Amino acid sequence: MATQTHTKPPQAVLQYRGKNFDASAVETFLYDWWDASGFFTPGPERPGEKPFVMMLPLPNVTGDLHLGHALGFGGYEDLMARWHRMRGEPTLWLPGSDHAGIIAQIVVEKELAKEGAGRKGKDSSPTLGLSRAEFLAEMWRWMDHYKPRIYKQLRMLGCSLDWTRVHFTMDPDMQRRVRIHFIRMYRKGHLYRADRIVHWCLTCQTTYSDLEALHVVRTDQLSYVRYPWAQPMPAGTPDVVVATTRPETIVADTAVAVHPDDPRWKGLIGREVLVPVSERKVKLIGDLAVDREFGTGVLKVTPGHDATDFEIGQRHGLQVLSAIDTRGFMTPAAGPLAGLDRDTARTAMIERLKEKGLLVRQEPITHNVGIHDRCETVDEPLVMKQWWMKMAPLAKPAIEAVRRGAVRIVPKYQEKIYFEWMENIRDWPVSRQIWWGHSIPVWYCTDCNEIVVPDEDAPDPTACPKCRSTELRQDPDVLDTWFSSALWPHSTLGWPEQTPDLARFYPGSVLETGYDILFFWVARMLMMGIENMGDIPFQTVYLHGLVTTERRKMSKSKGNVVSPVGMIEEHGADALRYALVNGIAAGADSEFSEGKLENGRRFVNKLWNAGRFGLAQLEARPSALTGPIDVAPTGPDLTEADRWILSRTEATVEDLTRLLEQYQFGEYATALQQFVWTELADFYIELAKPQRRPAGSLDAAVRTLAYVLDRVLRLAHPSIPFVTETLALQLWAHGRTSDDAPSLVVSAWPKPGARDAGLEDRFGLAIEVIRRIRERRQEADLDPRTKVQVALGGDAAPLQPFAEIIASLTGAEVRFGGGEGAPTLVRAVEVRVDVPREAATDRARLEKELADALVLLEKTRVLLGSEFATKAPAPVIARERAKLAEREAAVASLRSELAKA
RNA sequence: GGACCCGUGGCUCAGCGGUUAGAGCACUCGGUUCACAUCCGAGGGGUCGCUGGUUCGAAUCCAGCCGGGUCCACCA
Repeated sequence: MATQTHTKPPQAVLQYRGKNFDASAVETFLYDWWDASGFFTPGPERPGEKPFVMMLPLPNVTGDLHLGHALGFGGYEDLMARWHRMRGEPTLWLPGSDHAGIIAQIVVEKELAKEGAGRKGKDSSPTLGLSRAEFLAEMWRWMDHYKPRIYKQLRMLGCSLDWTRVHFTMDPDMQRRVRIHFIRMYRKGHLYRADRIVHWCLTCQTTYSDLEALHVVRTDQLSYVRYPWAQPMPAGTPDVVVATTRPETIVADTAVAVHPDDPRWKGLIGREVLVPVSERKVKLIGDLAVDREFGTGVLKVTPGHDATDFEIGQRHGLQVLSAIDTRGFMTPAAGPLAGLDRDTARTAMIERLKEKGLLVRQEPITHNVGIHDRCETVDEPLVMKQWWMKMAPLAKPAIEAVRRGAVRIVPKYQEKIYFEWMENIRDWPVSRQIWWGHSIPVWYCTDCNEIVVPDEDAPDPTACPKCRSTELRQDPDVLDTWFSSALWPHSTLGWPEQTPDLARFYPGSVLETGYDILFFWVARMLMMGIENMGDIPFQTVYLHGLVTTERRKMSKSKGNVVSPVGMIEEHGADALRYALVNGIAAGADSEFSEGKLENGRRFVNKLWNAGRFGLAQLEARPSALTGPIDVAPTGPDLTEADRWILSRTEATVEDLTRLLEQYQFGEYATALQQFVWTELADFYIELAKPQRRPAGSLDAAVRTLAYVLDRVLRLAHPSIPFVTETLALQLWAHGRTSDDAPSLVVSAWPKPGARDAGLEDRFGLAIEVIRRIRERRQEADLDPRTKVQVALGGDAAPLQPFAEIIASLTGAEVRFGGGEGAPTLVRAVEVRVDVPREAATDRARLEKELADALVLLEKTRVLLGSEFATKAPAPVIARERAKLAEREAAVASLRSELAKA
């Protein structure tokens, strides 16, 4: 990357030699160096380039990272960003944080309470004393404290974010963009102001949207209350009895409703009853929303305090009475209950009903109750004037974009959930009655009630354009925090100006986040991106699963949130990042466990030590390196083992590249570990040790090690950047690479080189033979230092070149052909391990092997004798036939041995 | 109430139509401390939730049921 001004790598990293990898010794040095060197900033635009662009799912500014963030940011997103960057794509991963509206306000209010201040004029405030302007000044003061804090945590995770482009949703320029967006949406008629029933939080003193309402199961008293007929009725007319959990709202009833087809009530619809206590006459109406099965089949209709009832009320033109105010106290409209809080009012109402003989009975009921997701206060539905966004027209093209494949959701089944929600989308209440947030660019004229919305980039209005009055009052509300984050993919790049960044980086490539904010954020970004840009904001949505504890989603309210910060400090970011991703399928939830973290730590350490071994060999023979490290070594001095690990390395390059292309990050991590630990460390490094090398091949081992390490470090870097970079810098100090990369961050992702599939297969057979010999030794309970004779017979010719390797790894003397003792079979190879065994035991083992072999042979025979032989695909049949031959040979061999025994 | 996901060895998870179903942890046994206060080697352990169906062939596809989870929803 041409223009980057990288400095020399930190000495502390170059010199770090710990026997066990101590991440804390290198992490901060490396991150600061990467950042300062500009590695995370895309270089200048090149013609024909295909940039990789991702937006960080902006964390709440006052929040702490939790494991879900560690999984998303560190596990998947940084992995993708680093991988694409290494593939040569100019990569922009844009960081930022969300002002988090009500959450941040609550956090800071608590801080201020400690200092003895708070919001003025709100009774719910911890303390009094601050004007709105003073309070906002305090908010900004606290932002200076929280912003570096959350950004520091992102850096700890190793996220390769472009900090030169960091944004905060409340930055002045972002406020301007939000204001322009609001004005445009208003002029287009997408935003409107209306009296509707909304969720109201008595604690937070604000409205909130359906998405922010949670439901919990609770047991309450269900009271059956009789509403006397308002006029004399014929004998035998049933009593009107409603069942309610909220008797205090009876005073705001403006109808009672039954199902229009309910035979019990059919003829009575239109008659009137008396609302208990308030003695008001209301009609019995018929509405389809009524459930005939529930209670008595009669519903009390309270449009002012229940969402269903509000809708019924609208259909029937019912009056809306508000009996509860925004602080939860009964209003004058509540008559005798006026002034009581809602809980006291409930008890009082029950007492009055009892006195009047209208309380029929009470019984416990278990039902769902809505609560505010931020504070868990029980929802108080109220009718209020709010700003709403009309969603259906915006949803349409966003649905279409996914349907026609312009936007792809991974895993695919999440698309169904997306469609389901988008097709039934409801209007979005966007105003909030708090102070911290984007203000609404709307003024109301005190004199003529005109609504004044200024032009884009116009100053705040000072006079009413209609009546010239200067008595203008700005809407005191602020916008839902998701209103600004919905614009994130284009607002951060400069919209509405046609900036170079916007032209170059919009639309983005991938949006990675947890599936739990699909609606909150992803869907809204799609809608606003299409609306404002005329184009989708990203091509792929990758949704990861939840990190659970005891099978449950982590959430603050459950108190089961685990912090990754301590884990990073203790085990290193690499270990954590790797542990979270390893072995987890796309989109699957995963239970966090210490065991995973431990495995991650050990894997990182394993790689570190494999690297240390390689470096030590290189230091011992510095002249061995003749060309660039990353050019595959050749030459007659390469051993079979060298050529094998080289071929396996290329195979691993192929596999891992494919897995990443398919978003199979869990499999990528597992395959990486398999290769590094088993093939590289347990087999190759053992064979690369000088004491095991044939004379004259020591340099070849060094060259091979250096090359394989270089490949592996590149392959592993996207997931475990710190340990790989530490090793790469030290490795590259010994010689150059063909890409001359100053850092793995900006090095080239390997392209697979030539493989020798035949060699891989033959070496694989040798490994199987080695394992069988070890097994026989173990069975025989031999002292490990004892040399044994091993004779390889049958079809052992392919193993000739590996005789030394087999001998070296099993402590055996290997001969071909002949040999004493009964064989054990590995594919078509007869392995005779000459161990002192009694004939009887030996015979028993042969008999068991034969029995097993016969079972397998029979299985294959039956299969090939069935319809399989005519209906299965040819290659599958061919494989089975080959197996048949192998198994027949095995049986024959065992039989002849048994005859001799 | 609806939708979706999951149910595979003691634990955490892969595999999602074709060899004797894999990995890590845990467990048993045997070594080692010469890259790895560790590591190496070997082993035991699974009727792939249940019941049907489709198929030459099902852990894998379909249906129903049971259990767990998540989301959506106006049952008072």
